[in-house]
Amino acid sequence: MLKTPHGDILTPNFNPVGTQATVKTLSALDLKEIGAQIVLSNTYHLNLRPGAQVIKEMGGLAKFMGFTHGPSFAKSAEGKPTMTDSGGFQVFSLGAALKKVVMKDRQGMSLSKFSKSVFLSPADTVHVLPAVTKTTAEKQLNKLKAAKVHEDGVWFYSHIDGSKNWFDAEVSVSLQEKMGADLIVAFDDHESPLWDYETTKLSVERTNRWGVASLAAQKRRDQLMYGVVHGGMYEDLRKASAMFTDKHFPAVSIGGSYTSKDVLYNTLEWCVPYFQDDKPRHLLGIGEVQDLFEGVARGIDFFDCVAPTRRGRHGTFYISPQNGGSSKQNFTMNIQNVKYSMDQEPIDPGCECMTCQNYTRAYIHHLVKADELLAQRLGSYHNVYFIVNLVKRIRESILEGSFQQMKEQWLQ
RNA sequence: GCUGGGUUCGCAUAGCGGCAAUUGCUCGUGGCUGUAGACCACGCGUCCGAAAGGGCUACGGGGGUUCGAGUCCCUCACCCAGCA
Repeated sequence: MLKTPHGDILTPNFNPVGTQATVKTLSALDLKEIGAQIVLSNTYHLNLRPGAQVIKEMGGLAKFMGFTHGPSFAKSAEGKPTMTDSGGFQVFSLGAALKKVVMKDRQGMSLSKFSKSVFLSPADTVHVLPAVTKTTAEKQLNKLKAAKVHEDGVWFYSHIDGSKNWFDAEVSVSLQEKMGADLIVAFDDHESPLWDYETTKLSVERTNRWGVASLAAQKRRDQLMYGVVHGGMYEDLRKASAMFTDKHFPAVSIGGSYTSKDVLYNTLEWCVPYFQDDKPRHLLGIGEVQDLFEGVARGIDFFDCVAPTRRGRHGTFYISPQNGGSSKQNFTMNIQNVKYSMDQEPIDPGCECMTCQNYTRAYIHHLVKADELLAQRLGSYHNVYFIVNLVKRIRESILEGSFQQMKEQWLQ
């Protein structure tokens, strides 16, 4: 359990991602109904729009988005727990990963996930592989300018209006203090999984410097700051980073982008032993079903991931093992498939979410094909419910001493 | 009836005599891990093949010119517009 100024959070927990102070398609009421204990939002995005000052004036992130105990306008309304990411990830997604290109295998299908992106090197060189084709997305991205990393911060070009913005530890922390989430994240530099050892090492050192600067910039005492472990796929860098992060921060998180599940799980095994028992550990950006089990098994307390909401909007929905879900397809089904056009079952028979209690696969299949907005909402609702409540059940299984059994049931 | 325009992958479109032929939609399938992305990719005449590739058929019907025709000529059918 983690205590925050706005309430206690039972762990392990999945934090839904609400980048722009909204979990896309879901209302704060939905989130409470689903049982979300906390929402993760993003400093970079919120500062571009509507601006940290607006959020401060509106009573802080939780109240701004109506994520409160009881009705938002009640006099006694208190915000529920929130977290903001530092904007460090955007150093990566709008920088090194900006021009990521999808590679094709011989059949023209995408390669398995984790192995299909190329990234800009620090020298701004695109690693173009022979099989790469120029996509419309890439053409559009070429118009955007990549973020430029300097030793003490980053120049971003806004993806909204192209304006140039400076971000560093002080800027990030002061914005996060203004927005007032309970949990905040130190400003970090994100390595590309394709960088070599030396380049990655320089990046980790940057993260360390920015981390110390983030702590130094912190004025409020009521926000818990996570340091971020980096080091890519290199064991000694990860271990040194884990040690450093644990030494300086009251809470620890693991950042990165992983070329395979094995790399991810190895990373956890390298890092977690260096974390003190009483510190919350957050695995940034991760949250597919298998990863939740493997993460908890390796000592992770918090997860966040855009997969439930993005998948929900794109028509892939989580299903339980008894309905055919397996790690092979990340426990998902694609509602767009023709075979569901006359299917009278709910998405995941046995699921108690609003979507599964009220709508058939056939209906949602139709909504998706017809490009109706309700499809995105019903899908997001189900997916977030599925993941949040899966982790809740994991929590309960730990208390009952049956976690290992549950994990085996799901993963085999 | 005359004159002009038109007929190309389910629909809509592109196509100086030289590659089963463009693009959009639909359709089919796959992907998505701290949200740039209500997005992206691939496929879509037919047959064989895992693939590379190969065979067949095809730009309203028929005929002609040409080494070669969706493209030029003649003719028929149908559609649209204007004039009678």
